Amino acid sequence: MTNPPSRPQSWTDPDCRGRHSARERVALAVSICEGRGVQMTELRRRVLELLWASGRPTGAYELIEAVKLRDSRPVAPPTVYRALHFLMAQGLVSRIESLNAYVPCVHPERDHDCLFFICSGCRASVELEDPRIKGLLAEDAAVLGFVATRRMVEVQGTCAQCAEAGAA
Amino acid sequence: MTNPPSRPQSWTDPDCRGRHSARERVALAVSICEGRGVQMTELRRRVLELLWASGRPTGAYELIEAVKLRDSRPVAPPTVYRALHFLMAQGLVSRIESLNAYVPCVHPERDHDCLFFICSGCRASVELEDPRIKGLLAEDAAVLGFVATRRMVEVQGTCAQCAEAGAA
DNA sequence: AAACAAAAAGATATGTTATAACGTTTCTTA
DNA sequence: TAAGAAACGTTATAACATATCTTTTTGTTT
Repeated sequence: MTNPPSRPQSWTDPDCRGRHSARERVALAVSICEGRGVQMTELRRRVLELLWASGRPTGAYELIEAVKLRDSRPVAPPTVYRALHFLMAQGLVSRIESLNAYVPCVHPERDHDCLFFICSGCRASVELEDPRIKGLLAEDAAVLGFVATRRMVEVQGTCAQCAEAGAA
Repeated sequence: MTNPPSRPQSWTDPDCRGRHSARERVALAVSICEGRGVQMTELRRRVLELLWASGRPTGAYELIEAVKLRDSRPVAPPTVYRALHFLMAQGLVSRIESLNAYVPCVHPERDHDCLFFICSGCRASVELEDPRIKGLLAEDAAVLGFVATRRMVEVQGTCAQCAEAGAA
């Protein structure tokens, strides 16, 4: 799980002035779990920490390697997948379908539908909320008589920095 | 590649009155390829036909089995994947990321961004266009200075028929 | 038609992502 | 402390996708 070149971590919500330190976000996740009476175990916290540390969408097998490195012990795929399922169920992590990769949620305390902008250059992603899109999807669903349970909106392209740098 | 229970094929664009017969759609695809000077080979046409015949999003390995059955000969994964890549490049097929599956495009003659509603009950999908969503995504991208190249919008849930039938 | 080049397809192996199935540990609580 | 639940470990395998190299087909040029 190599880190990206030194540039701001790009899943910072542009609406947010403050940076979200990994420590701060993990602490928030812990308190959310306490409030819900669910267990933020050592492994689950480790996976969440590693996702925050990674700085970009991270695959499950990268996380397996990262846990091995960090804790000097082997971890099998189901172990990490279970942790990811838990974190997703708690709204602390999202899966990016088009990358088969996982990102920590910037605002787990808000109930939100994520919208991801994914840069092909630096491989970072930006998480956004846009209630208008949720509204249009609800409208279209209503026309079809479709009851929506999960929305995935992922836009691939080139972020401002990479565009400026002339990268792909 | 078992067909779904007898119900209308659900990727019919609701804006369209007419049904899209597989024959008609494949013929359209052939003429599009002719017009572009690219080769709609036997294999590529077969894969497209099978996708239309399937009636729901279909995995690459299901297609491999289907080609074997139909043509009584073994087909290796790269063969089918190459055909799928070609068909996607020509806008004749779309990939549904959240299912790792492929669907034929209802309106390959129009340049469109697809929006998929995917039923967890019958596993069918409905393809829709909504330029307003494309517009909002463009707006959000502009705010980020992000240059979009591909948009994926996938909504999972329950279609009208399955909801009525009380299915999941 | 022969030679050539380019495109497509075949064949083998392997890489990548995810889960099934079953056993063990740990913690709670009655 | 026995029973039960939740988390985690372990092994195997399923499901999805591509790299690489070879052969065949097809279209073009001489």
